[in-house]
Amino acid sequence: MWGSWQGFSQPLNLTHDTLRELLDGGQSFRWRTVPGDSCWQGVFGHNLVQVRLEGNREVEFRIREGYGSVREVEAYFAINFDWAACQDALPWRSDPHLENCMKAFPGLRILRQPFGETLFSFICSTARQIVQIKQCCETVAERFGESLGCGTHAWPDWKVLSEIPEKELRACKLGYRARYISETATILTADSGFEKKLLASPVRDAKSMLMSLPGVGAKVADCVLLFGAGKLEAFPVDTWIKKSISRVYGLDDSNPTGMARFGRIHFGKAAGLAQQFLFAWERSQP
DNA sequence: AGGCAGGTGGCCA
DNA sequence: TGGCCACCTGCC
Repeated sequence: MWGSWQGFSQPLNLTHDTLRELLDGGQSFRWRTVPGDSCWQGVFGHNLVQVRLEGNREVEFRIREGYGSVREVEAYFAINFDWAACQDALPWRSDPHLENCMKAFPGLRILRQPFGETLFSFICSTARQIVQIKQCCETVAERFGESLGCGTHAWPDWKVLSEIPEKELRACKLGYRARYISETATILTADSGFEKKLLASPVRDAKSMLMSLPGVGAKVADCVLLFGAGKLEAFPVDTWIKKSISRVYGLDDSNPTGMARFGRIHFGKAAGLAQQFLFAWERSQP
């Protein structure tokens, strides 16, 4: 049984394009459209949630009874954060391309996803496309995660994953990433304070902590910091951002480190939000 | 039918 | 540091 549809305590007004980009644009890999219902259904933590857009463009959600809470859903959508001020602080006044991107996806924000599953999904993301990343997240959850009803499953935590033979993970379409997942699971299960320590650390230190894990390089670390740890200054440089930055700002696309430095300086403390706008625009180009 | 994909780690100059 | 290549596997 589903709870009733409701709006957020701070209304979230988005276009269909922005909502799609928010839920299915590469921040999270666990949302899908529900065939007859014209809404999105997603899983995070032990929440099973549906989201839809009303005529006035206000986002509404409902929670599967027994599987989630309003508090967690609002935390996930980062409702209690001043996104308007954050957007306004970006250098769009002096950067016409950024301004275009922001106009194309008005209201786009950064989800605040649970740390563990964010790390997991971005370790799975290397050298793959979104469809495949979604598939392996789905498969691992189906096989090892708790059932939440409607055929959905929660992400199994690191402890559960640490006990699964690498071979079985490989069978979940993980490929060579299975070893990374296995080893990371062992490390994080042994170090129960990792997440707490990371959240309390400045970005630079938090990034080093992440990069000490197998399968986590600069790009994956930045994604985890941005989408799963609330560090908005993290600036992931992937192939899309490389394209964008080299074409628009004239930087050498063979130097991702330089691009990350540029991003941090040019876009400021919410560089990660700017990144998301550029990313969304770039991907929407034919 | 094969190359390639939202990278990383390891090795070499 | 900077450049190259193997690594799995499924999709276009």
